Amino acid sequence: MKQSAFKEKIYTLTSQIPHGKVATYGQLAKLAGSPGAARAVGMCMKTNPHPEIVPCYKVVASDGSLTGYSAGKGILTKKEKLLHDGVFFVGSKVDLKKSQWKSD
DNA sequence: CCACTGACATGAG
DNA sequence: GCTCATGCCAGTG
Repeated sequence: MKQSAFKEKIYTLTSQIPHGKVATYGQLAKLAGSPGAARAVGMCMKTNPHPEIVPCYKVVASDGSLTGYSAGKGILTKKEKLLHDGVFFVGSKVDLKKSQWKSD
């Protein structure tokens, strides 16, 4: 069963996030063609039908806060995955100034 | 088609 | 700086 175009866009974009980088829900929503649909993006992650090709742990909140992720230790596991991916951290948040994904 | 939900974002207190 | 309240969009029932 094929998901809606919006969801596929989100999954594709998330899978395109380079190593050592992360993206915010709002950013993905904007790239998907619907700026402001951050809520919808979060739902796409929750209903993520392709966890192996969609590194949802690379998606964080606008301020770098890790949200959701009920797997393993939850946020803790998500944080460890990002650190293992080469993402910079500041306390318990992602250092967006260094690790936020940009088209550049 | 209507109502509720959800891993967000932004603003005000 | 933190917490509460409102607005946003798309999906699911």
